Amino acid sequence: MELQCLKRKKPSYPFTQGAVMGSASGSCSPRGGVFGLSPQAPRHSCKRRKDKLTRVEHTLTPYFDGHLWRKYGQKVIKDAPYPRLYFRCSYREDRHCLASKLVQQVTHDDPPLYEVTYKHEHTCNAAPVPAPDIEADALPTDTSDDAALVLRFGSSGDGGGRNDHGGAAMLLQEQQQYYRPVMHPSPLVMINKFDDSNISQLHACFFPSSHVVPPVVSSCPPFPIIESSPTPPTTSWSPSFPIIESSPTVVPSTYHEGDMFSTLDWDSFIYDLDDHAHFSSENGQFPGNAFSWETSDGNPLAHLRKGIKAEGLF
DNA sequence: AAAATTTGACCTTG
DNA sequence: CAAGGTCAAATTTT
Repeated sequence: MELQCLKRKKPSYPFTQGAVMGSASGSCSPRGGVFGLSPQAPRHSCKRRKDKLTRVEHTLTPYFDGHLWRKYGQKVIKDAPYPRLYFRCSYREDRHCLASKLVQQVTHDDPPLYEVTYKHEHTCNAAPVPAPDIEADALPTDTSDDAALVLRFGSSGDGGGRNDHGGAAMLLQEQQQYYRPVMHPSPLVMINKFDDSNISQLHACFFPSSHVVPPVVSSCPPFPIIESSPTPPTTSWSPSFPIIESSPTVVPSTYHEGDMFSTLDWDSFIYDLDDHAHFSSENGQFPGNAFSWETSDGNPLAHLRKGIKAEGLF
């Protein structure tokens, strides 16, 4: 941004709570759904109370706590290496919800640790969006220019069974704004297609493995969902990359902790992305023309062919 | 066009 | 007065 507001009206204080322009739609469900990647328990959770209405957590996933937030400010804090970000509930006006939170990065680890200070409980009755149990979701009915495909290799969350198509897009949105994914093999990948003029591109978001906490039980549709999707309308995105090989392996619809990888045979699941995917990564291109995923014990998970690089998003 | 974010100004607190 | 918190116009994104 080049131009700054040089002059502004003197606001009438005390503040009139709000006038934040445009709130989230009045729809009952939080739009899309913020990904709560591990809402069960923030890693390194360390709670302390400042007062009844405040609690502090330390987490790796400060933006995905199951609620929808609207950023309203950012401030450089004296002697702090990172700015403090101010958020309030997106339903502040709609539902007079006073919940707010402060997010401040506290370490520059990889991934970094954040301190999140919550103030007030949510009174918006917006159900917290469960963990990213975005199942493989090709959004076949999405007629917008954007479409997202989430390939869900593992499972996570509370098994709420949501199938919120907005969620995938939301995820990317959140991702783009907040995440600096590290390039670890991870059981979750999201491929998003968008139109950049006439050029279609695919973006993939790779989640730090540490962000994907093996869940309890979660349901997953058989993979690949692309194949089971009804014929997409021509106006929407159909995967432009053909599945040139796909294992007919029966994939269980329910995974249990500990077996979610071993039950899948991703080695035979190959996409041909040759002419369609342009990924970039701060780490550079993956060696060779293939990108494969492995579980921590070396078993193949997924195999994406041909010059795919992971999109680190920044 | 509408929604969301950015960012300096302005306010409160100590 | 300094530091932190919030506002809201401008800007960006969808």
